[in-house]
Amino acid sequence: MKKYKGKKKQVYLEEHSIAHLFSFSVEDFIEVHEYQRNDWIIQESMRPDFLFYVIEGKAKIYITHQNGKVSLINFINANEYIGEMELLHDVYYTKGIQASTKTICFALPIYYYRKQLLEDAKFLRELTKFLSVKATEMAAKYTQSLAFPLENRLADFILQTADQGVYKERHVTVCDYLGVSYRHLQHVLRQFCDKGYLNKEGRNYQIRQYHSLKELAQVLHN
Amino acid sequence: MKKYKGKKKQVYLEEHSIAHLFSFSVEDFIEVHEYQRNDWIIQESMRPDFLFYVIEGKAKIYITHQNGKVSLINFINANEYIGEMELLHDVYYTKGIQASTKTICFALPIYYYRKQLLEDAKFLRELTKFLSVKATEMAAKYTQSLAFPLENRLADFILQTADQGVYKERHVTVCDYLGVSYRHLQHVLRQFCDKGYLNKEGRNYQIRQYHSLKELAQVLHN
DNA sequence: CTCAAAATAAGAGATATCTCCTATTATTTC
DNA sequence: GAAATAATAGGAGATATCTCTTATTTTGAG
Repeated sequence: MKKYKGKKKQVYLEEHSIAHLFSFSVEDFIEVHEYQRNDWIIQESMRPDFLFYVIEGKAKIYITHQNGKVSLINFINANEYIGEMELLHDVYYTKGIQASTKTICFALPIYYYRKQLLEDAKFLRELTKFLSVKATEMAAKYTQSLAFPLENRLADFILQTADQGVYKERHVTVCDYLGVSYRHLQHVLRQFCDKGYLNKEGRNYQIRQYHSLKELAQVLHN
Repeated sequence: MKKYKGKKKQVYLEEHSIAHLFSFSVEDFIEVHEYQRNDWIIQESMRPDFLFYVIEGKAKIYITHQNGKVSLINFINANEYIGEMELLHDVYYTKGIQASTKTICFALPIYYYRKQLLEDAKFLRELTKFLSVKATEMAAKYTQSLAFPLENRLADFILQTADQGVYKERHVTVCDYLGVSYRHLQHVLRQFCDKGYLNKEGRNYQIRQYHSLKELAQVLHN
């Protein structure tokens, strides 16, 4: 992890101003952090000292279960908060947050800002919306995972993450995210290829029958 | 559904005052609603006109999937909000909310109060906490459902809901909640009886080996 | 550039969970 | 209080998903 200082810091603060998120100034103690791919922004079970706001990059929220299984709870993208649970709650089991690309965050020291933040309607309004979306998304994922087999959920995931008709997520990540074994993921991907929905090209998969995947994915959504 | 008026309404408003949740008065347009067991407080996909705050009773949040499966997303208890998603978002797929016991709610007409509510730090702070807990709970349930078989999740549920050592939830409800088939739930309950963890008494189950269930449940939690 | 670690690939067999079916017993409703 | 509806009970067979294993390929650190 690197902390930006001086000129570089100023440039970031100006070009990605977050002043509109608060009704008071957070400039005094704000830091700008840069994390490399695979760096841990927050380690599991270690309470962070900052409320982070992601400016660039992408990160993953992980939890490790007692049976050794690891779940990728969700992805975090630019313009999202990290550490807001700890800001709000004194008692909270902190999840691990790992950068999956180079990630730049603003970091507000909780120690200095907590009190003010919790009294700021502007900040709270946006955080409320952010959390309500999270809660809704998690509820949707939860019920979908119980109501539909991998076939449907994977089709949805492929369509969501494919870039110009090519799906290229890493299997290990996808297993943790969709909560299935590596072996089973392979099995269903193979089926998609056999049925002609996808075409395997090395590590990537070219989408061949968009409509078939769409059909499988559609039943997840209301 | 009944609306309380006059004296009865006044008594409720006084005995269960929610003035501390807001920094302005919501008395002018507030209503007091009573729902019977099995009444729908909100119908799925029908946007409600009120933000509800539950005073007494218990309700269930349902969603119906396109394949006909029904998921019981969560329970709602006293001192929780209903309809907060619709307050926050103009576009939202409304879930069904059904009273599972006689339920009394305060109902704030969104039309009148929305603007003020979204500017009230006191209200927003508590709502933020409420939603953060929801999001965390849903994330936990989601990852647990993927990482552990029914055996563990059911043990946890039994311990959470048993009353004086007796488990007496309806199977149909539990299936929807834990996202498994009726048949499978029966199967695992039977196993618990065969192993001596539970003893079936008519429709109820007496807990016989608390520690065995505890052991199964414990692995879910960090 | 090299070696260790991680990711991919796939077979084989186990098991968790589902679907479909048929009875029996409670609960509601008119 | 009888008839309709919902809940419970369980058999039988299917399938979605997991675990374990072994081999090959790719990636990352020094």
